[in-house]
Amino acid sequence: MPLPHTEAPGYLVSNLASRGVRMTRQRRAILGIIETASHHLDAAQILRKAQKQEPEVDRVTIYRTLSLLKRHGLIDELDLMHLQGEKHFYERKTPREHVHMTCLRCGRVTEFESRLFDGLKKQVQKECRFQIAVARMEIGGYCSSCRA
Amino acid sequence: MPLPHTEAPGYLVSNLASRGVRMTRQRRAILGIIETASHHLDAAQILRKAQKQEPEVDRVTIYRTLSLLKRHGLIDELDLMHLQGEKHFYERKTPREHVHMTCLRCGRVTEFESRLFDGLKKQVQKECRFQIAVARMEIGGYCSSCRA
DNA sequence: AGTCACGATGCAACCAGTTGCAACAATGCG
DNA sequence: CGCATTGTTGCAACTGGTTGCATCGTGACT
Ligand SMILES: [Mn+2]
Ligand SMILES: [Mn+2]
Ligand SMILES: [Zn+2]
Ligand SMILES: [Zn+2]
Repeated sequence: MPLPHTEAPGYLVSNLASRGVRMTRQRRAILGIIETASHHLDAAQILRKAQKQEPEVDRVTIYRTLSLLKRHGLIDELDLMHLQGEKHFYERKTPREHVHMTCLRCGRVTEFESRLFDGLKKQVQKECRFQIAVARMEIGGYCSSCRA
Repeated sequence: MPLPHTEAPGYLVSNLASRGVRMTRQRRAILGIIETASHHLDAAQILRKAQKQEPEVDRVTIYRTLSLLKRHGLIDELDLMHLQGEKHFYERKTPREHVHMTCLRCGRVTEFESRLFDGLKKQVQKECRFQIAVARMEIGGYCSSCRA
């Protein structure tokens, strides 16, 4: 699950600041973590990392920052098949949208880009007259090394 | 969000029974509710309905029955964009797989069947050598009556 | 730099979902 | 039809996420 570092550093901070969102120490820390993350992180992981920088951050602030980012369409939220409890995972939104596959045996998460995914979105926009803000496709099953 | 009643009544009970799963009063009630539901239900709604039939059912039993059904691939779990909290919604799995669109303004949920969805699944199976057990596509945005 | 308004934070109380465990009951067998 | 086995249930304790509220601090304007 490699997330390429395509964006300029601090782009989440600048993006939000340019929309008039206030920047606090806590937010800067959280945004930095999400921006430079190399895998899909859950809220607890983000909290732990944030507290290394800003020991006073509360988990409430993590959740509130995550919904801020969701509201602004800057991150995607994933279930990854809720393989370990109900928690959700987060990744910054990139121009390359992709499908997530989670192996129900080994837990490995793989990403896959497809024309058909974009095509399906276009079809929904057109045929259902539905204006898409977020689209998420998640698959559970067995990866090539795990299936019998 | 109309769910057609295609299956024979009691098919969840028979299906599970034939796999050697024990049938209890509580389960019978819960399965009946899911089977005859006309919309996507969340755990709390299922609990309330079940308690009308079997006042003693505990919410734990609802959650355990839901994971049983998920394990056996008999229901699908949906986020519906987590529009109201973190809760999940459930629907019985039908032969007609569909995409779910949730309007972020009015909350309306619509379903859409598409060849491209099946095509995308086939592509994943083939190109990624990934054996699919569950596939879920969820879209958030603005329905035709809500967009400006 | 000093003031201010209002958005953001932390805390505590709350609610939804999970897990451990002892009591219970569905099913199969004598 | 009663008995034993073993899976299922309800309860209580717990964990993860949310909400209300008083306090705090950012960023705008002087
Ligand atoms: Mn979810
Ligand atoms: Mn549906
Ligand atoms: Zn695997
Ligand atoms: Zn709408």
